[in-house]
Amino acid sequence: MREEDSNWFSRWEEELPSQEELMPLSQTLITPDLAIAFDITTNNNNNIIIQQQQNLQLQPQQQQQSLHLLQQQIPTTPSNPTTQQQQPSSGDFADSGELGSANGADEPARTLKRPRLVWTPQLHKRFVDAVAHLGIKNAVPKTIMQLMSVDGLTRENVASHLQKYRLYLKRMQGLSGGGSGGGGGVDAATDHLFASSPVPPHFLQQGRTNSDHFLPFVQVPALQHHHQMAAATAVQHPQLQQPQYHRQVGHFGSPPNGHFEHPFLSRQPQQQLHRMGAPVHSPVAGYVEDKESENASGGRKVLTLFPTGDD
DNA sequence: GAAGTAATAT
DNA sequence: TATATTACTT
Repeated sequence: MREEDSNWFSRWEEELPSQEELMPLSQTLITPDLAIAFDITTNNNNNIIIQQQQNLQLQPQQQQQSLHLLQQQIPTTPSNPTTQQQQPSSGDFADSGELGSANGADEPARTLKRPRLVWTPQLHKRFVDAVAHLGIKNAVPKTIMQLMSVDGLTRENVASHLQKYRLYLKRMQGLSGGGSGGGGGVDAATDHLFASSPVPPHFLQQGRTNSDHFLPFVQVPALQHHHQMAAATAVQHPQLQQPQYHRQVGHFGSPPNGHFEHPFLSRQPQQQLHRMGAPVHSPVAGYVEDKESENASGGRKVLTLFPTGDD
């Protein structure tokens, strides 16, 4: 089966779009105004970098410690253990811009809650890629997170997603082996995301007791690009909702026959786990905090690490 | 402390 | 609903 795996791997990789084919979606999702308001910097490469004021100052050598930086995106507590509560401030959208800036209470950033992450198909694909590279055996939240190299992604994010993904795989296995009547049970609404990325064959092996063979995750073939994903944040205010913002995972829902392919898959550099190259743009992902306790109705923050822009 | 799982919360 | 968080176990 190793051959199959290998083939599978090389095949899907070939299908990945070239860098030129990737659309600069981020730029269409973040308006200049918003970018300014959030200190978001967008570069030519479709990367969105949130430059929050962090105490972590990037040092020249950071290029070699990206891995470390990734691990300590949320360093140890500041000197204000009591600042758990954010200052009510004006509660205006504008003051989101001063996240961690100005303000005597500076960066409660670490203690703040991150907006919930939206697992876009692209991001999920990256997740799957990472797991595929690591192999069942090594695919644990922490390593997956590192391999994904997504700015702002936390271990918890990955753990939560991984938990659900495993359940999904379990269901897939059950359905493929059992052969029980209805075969259409899998496409539950909750599986749409997972269905958007192919599941590596070896993920579904049932009797995988000792077959925890894993693909050498090191030599990620031709992937030598050097940008890392960055987190973009979108604050969804009841009134500021811009159409583009809140349709993250919105409508893949018109799949003609069930599955959709995304023309632009994230083909980021899976940098070697050993010493991730150092894409790290911002050690601390951008995330907006939620100052006004979210209204049950809508003021929700969403952290999207990947634009879906499927249209 | 990290990870896995289930349950629960938002 | 999707994701986060918590509690508990390993």
